[in-house]
Amino acid sequence: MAENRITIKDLAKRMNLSVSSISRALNDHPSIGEETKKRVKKLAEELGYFPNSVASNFRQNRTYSIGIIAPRIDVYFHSLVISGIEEVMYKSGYNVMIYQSRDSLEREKAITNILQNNRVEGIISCPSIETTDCDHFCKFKTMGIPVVFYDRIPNSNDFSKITINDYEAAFNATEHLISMGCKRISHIAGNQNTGIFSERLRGYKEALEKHHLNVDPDLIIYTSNLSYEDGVKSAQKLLSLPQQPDGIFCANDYTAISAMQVFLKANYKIPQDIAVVGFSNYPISRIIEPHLTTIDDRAFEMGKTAAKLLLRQIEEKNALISSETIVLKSELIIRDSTRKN
Amino acid sequence: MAENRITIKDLAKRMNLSVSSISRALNDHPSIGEETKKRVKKLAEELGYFPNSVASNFRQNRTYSIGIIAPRIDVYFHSLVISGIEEVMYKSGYNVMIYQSRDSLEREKAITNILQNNRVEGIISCPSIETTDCDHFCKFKTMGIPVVFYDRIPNSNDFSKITINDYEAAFNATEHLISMGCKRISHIAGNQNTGIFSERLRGYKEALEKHHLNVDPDLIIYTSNLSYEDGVKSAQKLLSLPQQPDGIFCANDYTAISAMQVFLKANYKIPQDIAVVGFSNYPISRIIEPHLTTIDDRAFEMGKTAAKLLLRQIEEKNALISSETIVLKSELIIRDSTRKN
DNA sequence: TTGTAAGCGTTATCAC
DNA sequence: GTGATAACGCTTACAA
Repeated sequence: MAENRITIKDLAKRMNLSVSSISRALNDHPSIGEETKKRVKKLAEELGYFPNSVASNFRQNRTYSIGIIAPRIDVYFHSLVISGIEEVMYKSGYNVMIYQSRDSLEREKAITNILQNNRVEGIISCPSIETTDCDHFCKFKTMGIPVVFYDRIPNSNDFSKITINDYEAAFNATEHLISMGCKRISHIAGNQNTGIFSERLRGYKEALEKHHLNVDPDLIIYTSNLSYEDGVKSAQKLLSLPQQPDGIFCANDYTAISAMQVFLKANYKIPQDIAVVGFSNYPISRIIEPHLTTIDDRAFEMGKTAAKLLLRQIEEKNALISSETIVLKSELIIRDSTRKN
Repeated sequence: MAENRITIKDLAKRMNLSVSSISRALNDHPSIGEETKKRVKKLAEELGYFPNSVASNFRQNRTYSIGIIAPRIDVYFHSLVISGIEEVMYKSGYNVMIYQSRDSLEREKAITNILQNNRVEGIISCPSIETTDCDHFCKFKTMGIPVVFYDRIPNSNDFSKITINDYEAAFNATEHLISMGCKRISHIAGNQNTGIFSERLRGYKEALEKHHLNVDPDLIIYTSNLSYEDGVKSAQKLLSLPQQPDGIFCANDYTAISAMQVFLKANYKIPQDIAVVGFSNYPISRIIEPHLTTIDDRAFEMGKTAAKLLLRQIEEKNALISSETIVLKSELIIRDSTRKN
């Protein structure tokens, strides 16, 4: 165990300088002569000195660390958001500590305590499905530690939030189906306790209303997870109706794809007999046949935006942290699953 | 800014006790009376005290943090590995700091320095595509900081590694195609500078040899990325051969899927005319039609195993760190793309 | 331009 | 059982 723990003290002794001079030399403090700086750095190099960020940060009462709490890392959407966060934080010299709540409120609470004890300077989180109030995040607010929520954002106005224009996206997607000639449009909906999914339902409904189309409750299928299997079941329900829809707007891509497959197997033509729109623009949507029309949810951008907002709030710490909401504009990506020409 | 920075000093003053007693009480040190402990904890609670892990860790010369360096987070395989690592580390009370090399050697080197300065206690990494030697990881070895590599593992014997049995998996996959009656089997290969991909090619070749089938260089298509587009191009090349293959073993799922689509469009029947095997068991493989036979690469397990190995090495720090290689057994998952009955 | 010394919050050592 | 004190490695007034 070649313990290689050279400290500035060691450098100081070797050079007959004080530790403060060494510290200043290494940090390019203006009051140190160029000559001395060079010599100090050279010796540091030779002895294999490397700074102890932990000690330095501790002294300065900083950590240059932020925490992410996501339900899971291995969901493509979250992995993209995290990637965006890492990208921005890396360039700004911050460390990113990562935690999965696995959709457990209890675990989420425990993680907030860990982050508090570890003195992270900010937090980016998509709350767990079980999270109804954000009391366990309030401590950060009162300590001046900024928190930014994304995706599943709480109702509270106390925190900053990044989201996309779910309502508008759903509205546009539904209008797109209408413009393709669809008259009986179904919606496969997500958990209505989650804001983004109720917004998508609302957008769907209001687009129908705007175009004087009947909002038929039989055509709205509620699912809990929006899993692939949920999509299969939903499509089967639609197939068993006395009159089938001629268009489906799905709250995510997985259900859209499984619905497409169910209808294809039942010898429906897509998009001629039934047009399908998904949500998220997962990679699979441009691989599956027919290619799926969907909405790009700007996940990577969301991560970058969240990170930049958080950094700004960390830097402005002396000012009172004001909560801010940023809405990213999603994009309808039209592909063969709705292209009727 | 309601600064809520209660320290054990504050508790000590309030209770007319020494800081050491407070520290001991909070840490359930045996030499403190139950009564005192209770009173200290109660006051701590009341004043909203929470421990400063940074200070505590600093004092103890520990960080309870490990670093991950992955090429990217938003590749499903890596996100699964990271998820597995987080799962194990969380349960063991370690923080996970995450970094993306984005396949840049320069960035990877910079990250190793950051991790060194931040005194992580261990590192798990999948080296960048540009990484040919691991010199920049040697400093950890000499400092007694364990490093575990996964997926793209270096040749060096100085580090611990987790991998799957790529050779065997490829061998079995190819034999599976042979057992289904395939005689002209193609391989869509990955970058041969990467060990896992050259192993997959080797497994393919040796399976053919074992069964006295000709290894036809025309049937081996080398790609750089194994991207979806690479798969399309590779399949087109195969289509243009005077004699087409009747089976393809692909080094990943994306190329397998695009190859399937190319052959389907050319009116080949899968698996009757041509059987296809992928590699990785990405979720899309059981969604795409026909469902893709593939090899599960145990990504989540790989993360958990890497984390457990790392923890063991951290805990054993006083002993000399011995490098260890763990090979996980992959699993051939047979689906309709090869099921000829 | 350089040095002295205090201190960040905690724990470990020794003493009582 | 409890207390005093030093120390972890570094930064930063303040002094010189």
